[in-house]
Amino acid sequence: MVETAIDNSPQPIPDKLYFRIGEVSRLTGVKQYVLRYWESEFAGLGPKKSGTGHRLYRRKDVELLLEIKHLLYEKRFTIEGARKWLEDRRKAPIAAKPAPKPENQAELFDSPVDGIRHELREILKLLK
DNA sequence: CTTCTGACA
DNA sequence: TGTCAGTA
Repeated sequence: MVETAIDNSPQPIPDKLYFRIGEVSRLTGVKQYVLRYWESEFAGLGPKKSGTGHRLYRRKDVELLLEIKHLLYEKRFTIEGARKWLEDRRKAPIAAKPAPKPENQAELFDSPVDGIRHELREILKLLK
């Protein structure tokens, strides 16, 4: 069984200046349409566009993508939760102890996966 | 051939 | 989140 899908193994980021979405997808193991979707959810993800509108990702973009992927898939954060986490981390770069802000706690550990929400919406529509 | 947007599931 | 069309 030759799995041709997409391997999620940590790939070394090539020493190039720009990457196309297809390459970024293979490098990060994240589907192309998901990469485009995340752009609409995370400020800070704004790949330059070539003259013909093609996305041009830089190393930083790929690294941020890997981080978001980890927060969403490994830690099972919500888009909102991941956003907060990244925001708070921006303010406190390598702070010793990111004093837990009680206000964010709820969102940080807000768990429902967005994909599940979508499925629930579909099911509810079928039940109407 | 690859990526892009928009529409729809 | 996943797929498709028509395109640049």
